[in-house]
Amino acid sequence: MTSAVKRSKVVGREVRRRDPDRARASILAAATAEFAALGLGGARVDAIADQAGINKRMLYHYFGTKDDLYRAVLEEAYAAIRAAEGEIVLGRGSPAEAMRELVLFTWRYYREHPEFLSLLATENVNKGAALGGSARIRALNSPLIAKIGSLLDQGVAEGKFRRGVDPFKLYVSIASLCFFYLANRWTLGVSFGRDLSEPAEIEAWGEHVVGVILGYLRP
Amino acid sequence: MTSAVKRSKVVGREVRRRDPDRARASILAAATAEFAALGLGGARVDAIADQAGINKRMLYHYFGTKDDLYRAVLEEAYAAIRAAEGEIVLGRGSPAEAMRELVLFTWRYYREHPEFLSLLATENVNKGAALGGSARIRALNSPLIAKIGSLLDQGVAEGKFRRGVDPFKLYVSIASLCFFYLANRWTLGVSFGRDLSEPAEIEAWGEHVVGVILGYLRP
DNA sequence: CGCTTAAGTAACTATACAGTTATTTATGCG
DNA sequence: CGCATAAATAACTGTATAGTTACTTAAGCG
Repeated sequence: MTSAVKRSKVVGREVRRRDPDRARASILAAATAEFAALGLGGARVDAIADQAGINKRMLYHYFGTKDDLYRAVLEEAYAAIRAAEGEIVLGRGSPAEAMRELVLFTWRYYREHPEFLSLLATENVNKGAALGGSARIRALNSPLIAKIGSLLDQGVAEGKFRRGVDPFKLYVSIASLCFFYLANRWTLGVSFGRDLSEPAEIEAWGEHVVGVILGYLRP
Repeated sequence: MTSAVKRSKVVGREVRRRDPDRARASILAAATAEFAALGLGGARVDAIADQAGINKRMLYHYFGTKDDLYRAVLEEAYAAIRAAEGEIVLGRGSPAEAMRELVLFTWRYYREHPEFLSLLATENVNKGAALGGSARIRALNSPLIAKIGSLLDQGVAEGKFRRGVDPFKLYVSIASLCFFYLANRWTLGVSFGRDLSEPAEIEAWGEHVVGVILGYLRP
């Protein structure tokens, strides 16, 4: 060993560095992956700490208990999707074209964030117990509901959409059709002997969802 | 063919009685509830044995490991829904009326078997790993696909349904719309400040699904 | 500089957990 | 009856797990 002169910044050697923001972020990222892959009960705090490259003590320091960390992961995942939803700007085409964009936005977001789908599934197996205690979530309404509402009004005014469709129900319908295929494709694939993760199948399902929604909306 | 008369020979005294069928059944029932409530990782073998009122050793005797028991639970749940699907007899009304019955069957089955929905969600978080190894599941095709297929043909022939709809896609669409609402109503409820477990809301969603499917199928 | 505070570490603890051992007892069959 | 076998039990084992303790070290500030 070389001399342990640790007086000032010893550049040549590994020096313990402090970086709270990075530590928090890397714990959250590791926890998201762990909870998404194994569920609440299956996730291991030690595995999260290892994966994050931090000492387990710091995880407790920053986040409290395992349940607190789980809630933080859910809150972050919700904040992220709501932020993305807030940024959609629909093109200036017809209502049908805008609706198509909106459906494909949801489809793309779900495809690109499988961990969000898994967390959602896990938290619902848990009957929403963790999120129920989160005021932060209750404050985050989806910007999509309002966008869908005005799109529906516009479509009805132009005689392109049927009357009387509830924006919330339409939002949940779009989410249903996008979520179910992606989240449950493993059991669907086993049951029906098809590989639903094939890019061509995935592409086709997105178009199918557009077709179902626009078909339903016809006057 | 077994099950001769169970002669419990004694009376006032606590006698250890043997009943393999009952033991197996009660283990499966307890395991179904436990896995559905807590997921694969969260389920506890001791809790299942307690709940079933049997000694843990017997659980291992009948089912092997925890994973084996989990697979048995999934297989039974699948066998049950396939059996129910096989028994539907659609009325003699129009194709639209028959399709409505078919949608409402799915809706009712999901409502009455929340544990099936939770198991499905859990197994998909698990990426279908347990079911992937089950030849028994692969052999169980859904009888609904064929029924939907002939219904679609009939509707097209009568000029009531649009052409070119894939029965598998329609089946998955119906399942999506029914599953998502029920399985994810906890987080939906928190996010949107609505109690989606209200009987009136549940009733309305079933009708909405019928409306979406029939709306889409219009020529 | 020196001191306070927050960031960091290793090792520990008490309990929970999946799976096993050793043993006992009921039951069907010759 | 007597015996082989399957059903049942309690107590146990080695490890994993969430959470903690006791301590060290970097950074910011007067």
